[in-house]
Amino acid sequence: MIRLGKLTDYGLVLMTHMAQNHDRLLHTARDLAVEARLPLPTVSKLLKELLQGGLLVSHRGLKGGYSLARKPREISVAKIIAVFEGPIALTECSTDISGLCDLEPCCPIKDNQRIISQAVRGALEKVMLSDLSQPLHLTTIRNGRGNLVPTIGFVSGRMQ
Amino acid sequence: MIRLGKLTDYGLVLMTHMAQNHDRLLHTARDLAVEARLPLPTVSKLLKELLQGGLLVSHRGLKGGYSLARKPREISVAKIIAVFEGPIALTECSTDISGLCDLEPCCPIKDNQRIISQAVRGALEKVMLSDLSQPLHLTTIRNGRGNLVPTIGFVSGRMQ
DNA sequence: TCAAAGTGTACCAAATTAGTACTATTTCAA
DNA sequence: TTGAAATAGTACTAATTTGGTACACTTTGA
Repeated sequence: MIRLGKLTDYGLVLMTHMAQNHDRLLHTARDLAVEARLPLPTVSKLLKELLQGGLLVSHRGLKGGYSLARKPREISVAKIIAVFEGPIALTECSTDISGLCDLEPCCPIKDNQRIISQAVRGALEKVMLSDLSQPLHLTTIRNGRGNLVPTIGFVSGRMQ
Repeated sequence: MIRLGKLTDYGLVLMTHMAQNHDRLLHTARDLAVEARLPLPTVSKLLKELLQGGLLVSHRGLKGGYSLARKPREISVAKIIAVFEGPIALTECSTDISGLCDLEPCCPIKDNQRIISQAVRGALEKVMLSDLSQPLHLTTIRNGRGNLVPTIGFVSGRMQ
């Protein structure tokens, strides 16, 4: 399994929840913790990171809380994941930071690792928060206009 | 960073190396260790797993060794990764094994997690070992016929 | 029959991650 | 003006996962 941290998953849950209830102006950490059935300290920590990542805006003090910085359809899953996991790449080789891999000077597949990572990144940048917030019980693919369309059965390997 | 284990990365290196030299009939663990600059016990372990995954065939005894079970263009990166990481999914929720997540009974985004994982899986199934074995120094995208074509500059988010 | 190769199991150490506790700061409203 | 409710920041601990190694066994060809 390509690993996504538990916390990242929780983050997606929180963001989805806020997108589903974005009529509510502010969400407190306490409310979100209850609604998402997660421990408050954890939720608090997650919201903080999402704030620092620019995906949320906060209002401090009494009657404070968090809200989405942009519309759900303008926030990609890739962005949310990047907040918790850093730039999307499958190995250190594929980031722009060098010197992390012993094999680097003569690594035979460095350039190709970038291609792989780019493929994954591209896929995740196409799925928006708005796609997650309206539960789809059918498999979906994205059509030529960039919209998700429900599909019966199994989605093919090729996304277009 | 979406995490791919070091061992998986090494596995990709080994497979790539074998693809690049598939004129040689057999590769011993010892030779591969030297050529890939990795410790022998590790290489041994990796080859064993690739064998069990059906990606290699082995010949035991003196003059033994490993070779690719199929042609490089018939082995996807997704398959190689799956050997080491299990079925490609970003969270446990997106696999077919249930009961792994506390939120499961009422998880608000379970179905959508599957969509995300499917997008990633689709992207990785499109990159074949043969694409990795011929070093490409330009960014590439896959064209309508399913071949990788070199591209100057940055590949767009959309792969087709 | 011996040496060189793969096969299988088990284990340890290191790194990462998840989770919690505690304190400081901000803001509204009584 | 003061207290309560909320966010913001830091630091620590425990648990899990991962990487790596060791060792005994099996197979096979010269």
